[in-house]
Amino acid sequence: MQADEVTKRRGRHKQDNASEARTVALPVDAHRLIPNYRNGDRRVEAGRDLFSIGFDGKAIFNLLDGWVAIYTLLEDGRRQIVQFALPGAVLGVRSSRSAPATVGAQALTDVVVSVIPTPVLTSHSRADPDITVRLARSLAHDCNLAFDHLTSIGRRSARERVAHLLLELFTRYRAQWPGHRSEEMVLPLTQEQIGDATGLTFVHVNRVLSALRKEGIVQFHYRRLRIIDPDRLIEVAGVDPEIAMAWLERQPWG
Amino acid sequence: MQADEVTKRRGRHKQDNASEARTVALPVDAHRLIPNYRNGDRRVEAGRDLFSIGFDGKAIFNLLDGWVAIYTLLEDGRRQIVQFALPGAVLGVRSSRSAPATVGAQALTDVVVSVIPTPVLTSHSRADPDITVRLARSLAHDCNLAFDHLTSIGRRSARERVAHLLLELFTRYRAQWPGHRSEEMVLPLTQEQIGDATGLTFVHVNRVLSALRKEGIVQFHYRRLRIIDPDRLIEVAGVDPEIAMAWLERQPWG
DNA sequence: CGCTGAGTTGAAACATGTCAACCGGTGTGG
DNA sequence: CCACACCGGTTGACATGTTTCAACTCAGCG
Repeated sequence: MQADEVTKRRGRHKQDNASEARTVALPVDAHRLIPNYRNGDRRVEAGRDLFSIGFDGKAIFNLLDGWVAIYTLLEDGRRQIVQFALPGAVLGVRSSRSAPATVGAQALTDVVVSVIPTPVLTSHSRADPDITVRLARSLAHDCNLAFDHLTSIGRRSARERVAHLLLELFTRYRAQWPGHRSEEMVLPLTQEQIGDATGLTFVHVNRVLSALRKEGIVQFHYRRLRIIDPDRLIEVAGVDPEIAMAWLERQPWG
Repeated sequence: MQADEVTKRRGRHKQDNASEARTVALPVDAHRLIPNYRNGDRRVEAGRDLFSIGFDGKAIFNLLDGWVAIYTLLEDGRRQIVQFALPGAVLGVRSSRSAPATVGAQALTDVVVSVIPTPVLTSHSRADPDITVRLARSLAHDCNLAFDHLTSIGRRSARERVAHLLLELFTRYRAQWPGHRSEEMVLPLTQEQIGDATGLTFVHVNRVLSALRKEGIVQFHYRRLRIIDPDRLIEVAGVDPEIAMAWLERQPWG
């Protein structure tokens, strides 16, 4: 099984750096919010935070390569992943200049990010108003994704939730790397992170995944996701097949 | 008590039109995204949709007065309220021009809304780039609210969830109508709608509310919410008291 | 005057969480 | 080079929170 190959090659329990994925990715520049601004480019290694809860620096983050999880924490340590960001996403936008971030952003793979100080953003948008429009579009997209997740967590069963999440991540991945037409991908998540995103415990996520595997719908082992039966996955996820198809067309915003 | 007056006057189980709230509201113009554009002003009566799922008209909606619920539906009728919008909110913004709305917007009270056709929006923003900035800010705010709800639904118990929702709505209400310094307000929701927002059944919402009432924390009866013990509510909601205070300072964005 | 919509309550069913033991692989320190 | 700890995953038995189903209240309305 290929999962084990990968595992052996680069260490099963170290964070993958997803260089494999990167080789087929669109060039980093394609995802820039501000076309020629490269001064803020920064590399963040897997597992580190791009920014943490409470961050109040005057900058936003434009993800150029890699996967990032946006999360919140409760005092007692409960954690919720509210969004998975892909290249092109704009992170750390706060609604008021002064308010500190209520979410953190953790790199799931090694990541390339453009850090854009607020003054740079405002000066560039004066010259190119399209920047703000793109920013708004990206925010609208994030909102819609968040609304999707809300319905999922609020109204779907555990089984539906994880099916829905896998389907979403798979289609977003495909939209990003259109070359990849196979039903297999590197999904740099642990079962615990899937639980944090779906509002479940990792134990229960495990049971659901085992069931889906036994039923021949999907396999997910050690960061490798394989869609065996896309139609049944769509059905279990409870998505209108037409909408599921539309997902494959979506703009690669975040 | 005013609730009963209102109740008697206009029928207890008919949708309130919240004219009472409106009398102390800031003038409608204060909430306009485009300062002097009044052509799109429209009135929508309680219970009707401003727009429904699948709406693909080329316009966005700027809520000027009243309460609106943004919701999604699953095929089998399960419903999730993903957001409550207050005056100032900008609704129906889609990330791609062509994509139909995946959410609907239902008026919870009689509502005044400015319908802004996309061409109007774009032409005005060319003249006044601030419009797009305000739009982006509003979207960022909606995102943050959605993230809050996500953590609530994903990681909190039923009790915490409804406490959190009541607290949120109360603080947002206060931010809107700063005159109202009492711990009482008209909250134009049924227990079923609270359930749809928190991912619970109305039966369970009822039990939770009864418990909170018996413990002398809040009362919620027939659209009148009364915070008896704010501190314990904050505690039950599991919000950092400092953050709860900060909420009272927040911009009145939606 | 019966109907409807919102709310209330109880008993039983069920989905998910909790706790605990265990596996296999990897990296680390002796 | 081995022993060990650690991390992610797997499984079972049991506990519990929430849902489901059902019956019943109350007020207003046609």
